[in-house]
Amino acid sequence: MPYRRTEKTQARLDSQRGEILAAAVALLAETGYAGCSMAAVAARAGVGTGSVYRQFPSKADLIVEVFREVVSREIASVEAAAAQGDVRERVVAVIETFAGRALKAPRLAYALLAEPVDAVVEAERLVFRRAFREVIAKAIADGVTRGLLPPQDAEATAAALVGAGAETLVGPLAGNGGPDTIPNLVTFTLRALGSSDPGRSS
Amino acid sequence: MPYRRTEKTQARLDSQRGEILAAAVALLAETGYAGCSMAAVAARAGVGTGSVYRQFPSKADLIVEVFREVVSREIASVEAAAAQGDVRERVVAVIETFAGRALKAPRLAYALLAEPVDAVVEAERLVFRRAFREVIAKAIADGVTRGLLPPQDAEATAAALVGAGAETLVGPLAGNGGPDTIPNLVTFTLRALGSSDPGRSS
DNA sequence: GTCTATAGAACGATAGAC
DNA sequence: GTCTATCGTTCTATAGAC
Repeated sequence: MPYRRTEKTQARLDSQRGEILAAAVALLAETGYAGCSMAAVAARAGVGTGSVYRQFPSKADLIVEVFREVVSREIASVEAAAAQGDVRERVVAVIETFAGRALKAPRLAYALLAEPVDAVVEAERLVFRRAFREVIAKAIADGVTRGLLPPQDAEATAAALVGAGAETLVGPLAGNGGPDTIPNLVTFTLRALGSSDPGRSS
Repeated sequence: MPYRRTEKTQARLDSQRGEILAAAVALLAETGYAGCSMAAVAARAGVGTGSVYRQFPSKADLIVEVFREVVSREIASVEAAAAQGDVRERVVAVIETFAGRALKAPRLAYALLAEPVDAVVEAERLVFRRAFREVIAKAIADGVTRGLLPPQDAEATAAALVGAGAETLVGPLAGNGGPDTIPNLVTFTLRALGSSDPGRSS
């Protein structure tokens, strides 16, 4: 009788895959890509390196999946933040969520935004930024339609805001994130949108 | 009598170094890092690969020097653009110069801003962006002092503007740089500065 | 009994220390 | 320039599912 993978076995494999991913995510958040050696991931997940390779054909595949996993969390947070309120509130919520999370988990944010990675992961980075851009562009387009913002190319403004956020945060992530980092970014954003009242952080 | 490098020999070596650098710069502008193999650079410069290695200990050293060479040109252009006029004019000139040059030499701009490179060159990229930031921050600080701009952290705003510019341009560099790319960016910038009149591109 | 999944050693490449 | 440590990856022996 030929061997047939049973449902139970399949479930165990699936859960093992999840554990490996979780271990890799944790390592990424703690030590960046440097700490994500296959051996370290395997050890953290409590499996052998061979088992990691059963689930992921190569390290690049594993890392790309880890990246997607973490990014989808970030996108989800930001989308939730953008769900309600007027244009200003939505955009401010997006910025504060994005930046707040980054400053709370600087090592992870650095890995997502700026740490040198190979070209495959770099491509995922573009997807990441594009997703953020879309969330912001939607809010802006909405604001323009309702006459709350001056006419503008929503995609272009959104792209610029994503770049501004990333650039602003990379410095602080390396060390000193002054307490004004986020308020500064929010003020900048509101002005850039052409929102009539830039608002104050106090 | 020991061998002594004559002045003439030294001069020839220096000029050869310049030719190799020029060849590498040209290749970088045409084909990015991919085209910058040591062999291709040597061929373009009309020397043997051995001569390239005589001048540069490793490919990384060569590339870093090429990067610095190109970047210093960009910085110089931008500094020249920022030399005169009021705050608005200066900042607009910086953005238009930066973006205009990028759109005219997209392959090179992509290599400078976004193409995946190894960590050593990535470090140079930070230097590059920091230099841009300083030029802009100076103009902003000046504007704030003169009361032409609302109070703000000039460094933070400048960082955000550099990020906005880079992000805005990376998309177009990959393909379609619409004719509105630069005006959009200028409008965005002026609004973000809090300049009372955002200005129009028409 | 047959075949699979697993752990971990072994291998070649490469980067960093000295 | 040499050497060592470490990395990603492959291989193999074993335990266990079928």
